[in-house]
Amino acid sequence: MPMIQKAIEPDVAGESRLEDLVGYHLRRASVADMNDFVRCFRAEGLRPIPFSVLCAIDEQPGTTSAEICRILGLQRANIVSILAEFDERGLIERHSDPNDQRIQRLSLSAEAKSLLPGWRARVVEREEKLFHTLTAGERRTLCELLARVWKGAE
Amino acid sequence: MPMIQKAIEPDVAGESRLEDLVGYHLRRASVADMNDFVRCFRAEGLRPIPFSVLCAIDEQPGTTSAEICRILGLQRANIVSILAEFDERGLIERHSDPNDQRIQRLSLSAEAKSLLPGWRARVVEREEKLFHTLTAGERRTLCELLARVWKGAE
DNA sequence: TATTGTTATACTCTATAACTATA
DNA sequence: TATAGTTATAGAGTATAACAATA
Repeated sequence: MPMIQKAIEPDVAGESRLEDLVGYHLRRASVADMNDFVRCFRAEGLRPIPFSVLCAIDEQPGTTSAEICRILGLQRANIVSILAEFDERGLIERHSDPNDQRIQRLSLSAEAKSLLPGWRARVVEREEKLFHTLTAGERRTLCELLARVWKGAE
Repeated sequence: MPMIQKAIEPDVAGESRLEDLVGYHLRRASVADMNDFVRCFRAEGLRPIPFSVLCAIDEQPGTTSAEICRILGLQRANIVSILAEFDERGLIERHSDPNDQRIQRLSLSAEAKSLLPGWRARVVEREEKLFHTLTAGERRTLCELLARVWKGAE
């Protein structure tokens, strides 16, 4: 009985190429996205992480800094300067909570409320350009797979 | 003729949530992967980017620093300290090219050649754990979509 | 002129430890 | 004890500009 040999050996033991590692492609795609974001919002001085903080405050008005950190996966220490800058620029308001003197309730200022929808629309438009090699369905698939990755890693 | 109303309005104009942005999930997943890598290889002092440099040298023996930067999407300036550290640790060798005095041909040392397969296997094993919420097919799909994203963004 | 390797520099993101004030 | 906001600090990754040597 003759041995049947596989025509193609896609992954020899101990021979994984960089191209086969998910982490490699994650980094490349994430860097591409970050750079694109910065390029697009250079004039506004808006960066990816601060933008996500702004969105989180908008989506959870009256939330706290610690809660946003839990939602976005940031360290409490690292959101301080972001919020301080937004405060200086008049984009957020902080109100102390009468029932708990430790916390500050965060909300967008009127100016931020008027600016954010336009910024969001530009972010969506930007993503459509950056991900032009993917169909709308593939973009949703990508989102869903990525979400399962990081939510499963928490 | 009565108006037919949609039961669900998934994305009102100007109302994109953070959860719908690909970039957000890209960052979360990439950070999760990077942190996991660091945790896994803390003892070896091996970080994700240097690891990818090591792999690139292994996969393209005799290549140059500039060429690796083009392959991995790094700045020429940022690979200098990585190669210097590998040199100090005896993991790479640099040979000047007789035909072009500007360039250095890079290759792995014997020690690196003996260590790398084990490291690679652990990286693969690590990814299998990190991406346990994804089937093997979904992991391949993810890789393929991510590759199209960053290759289309260059 | 263009490329290689390099130095210098700066910025963003992330992580950890520790403090204070409140609960 | 535990939590919220904060300060200080460090490290990794990335980006830009410029230089000398070589092509």
